[in-house]
Amino acid sequence: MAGKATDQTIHKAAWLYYTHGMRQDDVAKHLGISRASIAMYLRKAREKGIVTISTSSQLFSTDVLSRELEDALGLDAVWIVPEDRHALDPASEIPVVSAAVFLELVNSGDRIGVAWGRTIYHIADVMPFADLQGVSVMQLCGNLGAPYSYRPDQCTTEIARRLNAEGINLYAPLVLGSEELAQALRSEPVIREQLASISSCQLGLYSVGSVESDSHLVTCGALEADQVAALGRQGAAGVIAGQIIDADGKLMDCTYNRRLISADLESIRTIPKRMMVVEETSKFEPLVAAIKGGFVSHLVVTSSMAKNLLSRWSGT
Amino acid sequence: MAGKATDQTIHKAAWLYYTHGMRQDDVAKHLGISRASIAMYLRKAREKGIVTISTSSQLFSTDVLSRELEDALGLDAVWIVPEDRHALDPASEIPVVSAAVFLELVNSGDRIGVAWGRTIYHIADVMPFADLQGVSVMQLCGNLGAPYSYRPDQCTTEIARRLNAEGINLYAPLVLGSEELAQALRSEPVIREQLASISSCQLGLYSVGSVESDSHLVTCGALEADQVAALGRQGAAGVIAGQIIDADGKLMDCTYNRRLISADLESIRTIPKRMMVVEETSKFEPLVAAIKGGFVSHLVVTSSMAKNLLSRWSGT
DNA sequence: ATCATAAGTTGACTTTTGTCAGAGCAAGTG
DNA sequence: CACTTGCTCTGACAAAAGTCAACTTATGAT
Repeated sequence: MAGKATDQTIHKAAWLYYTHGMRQDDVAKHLGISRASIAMYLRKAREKGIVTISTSSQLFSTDVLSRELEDALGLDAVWIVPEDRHALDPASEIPVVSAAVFLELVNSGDRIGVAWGRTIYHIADVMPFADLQGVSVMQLCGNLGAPYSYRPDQCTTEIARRLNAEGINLYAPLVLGSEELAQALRSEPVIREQLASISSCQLGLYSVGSVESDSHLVTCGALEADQVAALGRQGAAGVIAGQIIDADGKLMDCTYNRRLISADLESIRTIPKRMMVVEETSKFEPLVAAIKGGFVSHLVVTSSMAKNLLSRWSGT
Repeated sequence: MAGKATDQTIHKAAWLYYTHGMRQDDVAKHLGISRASIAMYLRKAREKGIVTISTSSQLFSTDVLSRELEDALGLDAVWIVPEDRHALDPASEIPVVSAAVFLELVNSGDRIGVAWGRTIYHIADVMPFADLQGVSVMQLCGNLGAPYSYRPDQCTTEIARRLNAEGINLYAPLVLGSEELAQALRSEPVIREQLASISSCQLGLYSVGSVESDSHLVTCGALEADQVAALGRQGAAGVIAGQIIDADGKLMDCTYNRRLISADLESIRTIPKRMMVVEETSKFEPLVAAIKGGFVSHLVVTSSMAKNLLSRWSGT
């Protein structure tokens, strides 16, 4: 008997094994196939999100520090990844925690906005598989060919694939040659509608970029190093969904920002759950700007970053 | 080293094992305890809902029959438990499917109303453990000492325990001796507020009772067999949260109904997700009444019941 | 202080599960 | 039609997980 393993059979195997607690052996007998096949079916079931195994991310939010940060910065929830030597490498732990937190924040039927960057890509890479009903994942900003292949559309697509959700890509470049062209493209119905629908998202996921010469904007070719430096002197503090913000989290008034196709910052602020993830300690100032700008309601950071944030806020 | 196994440690073990995919052996080394303890921690983690393993209940809703029923009866979703001889015993399968479906319908932060009955108790009994944030489970109707110990408060409490949610019990009897007393008790602030808050539930879970001499109302002592028979002659068709409804799903105008402490039927109809579970084929007419009365948006039934429903609706 | 009790821990043992190479089958291709 | 390709199936073995009885450590009562 070597018929094609129908999806139905996989479902049934998963049901008997996980929900009824049967042994693989019994499941095999029940379905009349070999146990080895059952083991394979079960792996597929996990990969397809037919069964979901999720661990509560409470572990990272029970800290006193988390509560203090929430109170001090007025955030809805904070998860802190410890950096003591007994803990795992925070560089790999931050995306894993973020993915778990993200999954807990999603409800079926939600519309989710996802931005782009190395951090987001890392998260997508470790996102558990799930079978969410009626969820759509949309791109918050235009596309950009990136050297390390962290393309905005890839982030969206990969997360959508893992969640078994609909991936909605924004088929436009992030940066255009002139303000006029950007303006024209933004008013294209397809693009306009998509950008407009961002404000109806229930959840947003993004990191914040830094305004240094090693910024993604530079390595991806969106800006030259000297341009970034100049913007920095004018008060640029961070990057949200491709857009440059100042120390107060306001959109900078500069040519570059006007050449972009990306989610309106006001729309992003409208999203009820705005989840921000920061891996690098060097992104402290950009993060402060993002928080001041109201882009953060749920935050995942390292413990050292958390301490820095707290002292900044109690200092001011 | 035999210190108390802190919750923190269990969390950490679960995190390393389930989220990071470590072996029990490695987790044991990482935490400096024996593997046997890890195995025990993991079981506790599952029981406490720190890890949640859930199987998609799609298997039971992919049927053509499900779609047909949804369309014909105007329901949001239908799950059908098959009765062929290759399948498991539907008597034990219905509660298991219902529990899985229920868990999929709950979102964190929800308020849930739960009624009472053998079916609901069976569901509570096989409900998986989960760690839902900010969920409260409340009783839809007053209490009643039941012979098989399916007490309303037990249903609520058990489901709340499994979900790690807050259980809100209604500290009042279901049936009182006189209309006046019932009236008086209903206007007590504590009771009144609780009954009022039912309309703000996002999800309700209940079965429907039959109006036969073997009805729960009789076995629990709420009514005498001849009273039930009399009500039946007057057009009683079913029981929802202790209240007797007629064939159109309207509240019967009878003394018994006025002696009750239970959720207002109008409040129940307000709940967006009204999940109805029916085990016994004999409850066909009560179910029809409940559907006509608008008490059902999500339905779990056996395939034979589904077929009966469909032919009734296409016949009318 | 001492004992009893309950809960946590451990190593050894058993059962269950993951995996792999080889075989078999179906569908698509030149 | 023969051939390739890409699956799934199987049986056997290795690895991992579950279980249990005995032991250890806290806790609380006498």
